[in-house]
Amino acid sequence: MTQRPLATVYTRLYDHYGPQHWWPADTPFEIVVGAILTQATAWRNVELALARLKERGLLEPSAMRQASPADLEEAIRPAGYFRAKAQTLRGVLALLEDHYGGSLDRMLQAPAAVLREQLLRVRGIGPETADAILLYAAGHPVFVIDAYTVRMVSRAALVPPGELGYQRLQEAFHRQLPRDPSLYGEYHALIVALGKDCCRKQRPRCGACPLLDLCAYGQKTTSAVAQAAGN
DNA sequence: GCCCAGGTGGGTA
DNA sequence: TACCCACATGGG
Repeated sequence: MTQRPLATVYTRLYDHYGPQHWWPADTPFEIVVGAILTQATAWRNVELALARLKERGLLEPSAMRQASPADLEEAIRPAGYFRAKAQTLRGVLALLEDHYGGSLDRMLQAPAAVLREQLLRVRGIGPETADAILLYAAGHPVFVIDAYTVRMVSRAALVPPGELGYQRLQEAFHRQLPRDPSLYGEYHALIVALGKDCCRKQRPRCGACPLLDLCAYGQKTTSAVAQAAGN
């Protein structure tokens, strides 16, 4: 193992999967909304919800703010947890209104540490969602840790067991990689690609897979992993 | 029918 | 701190 195993793994993933072109969205607001809707939810279902928001003209801050709670819930229903997520979306709109005069641009230009604290105070936004918004919508060099990341890192023993909590693991990525938002964005997307691709049940092709040592085969895939990532 | 998906927050011991 | 559980929909 090299001195910067997380950097080595990035190269291997990039060589294998190529660029992922994340975050898939037309506007920064769509990134913010998508980051909330995708919590514990397949992206396919998020796309359904985003399409419904677009159809209804609700995929911009002012329109979403004016929508009734029931209409907002109905629009995002396919993404699951729709009542909780609608409340979270309204929480972000309130933050936008209260601190940035309703201007998303101004919010995204705020210092990363300030915005992160403000986002974490919104009910329904935890460290992963806050960091996804900071990275992909605001362009801050903040690494996003998700369940796939914890699974890969623990499976391949890329950091000591005591560093699997969200903050410690994030620090390890920050330490071992150049402080570059595009790199962080690509890396997180590649980890998700690996997580979706790799086997949970052993399949014939697994033996030949060059990424076998990173794959989550044999690991629990449920909230136990996510919990391990909790602070 | 069962398991899982790009989490979060609240409760209990 | 360490687990549990609710939250909800849609696809394999």
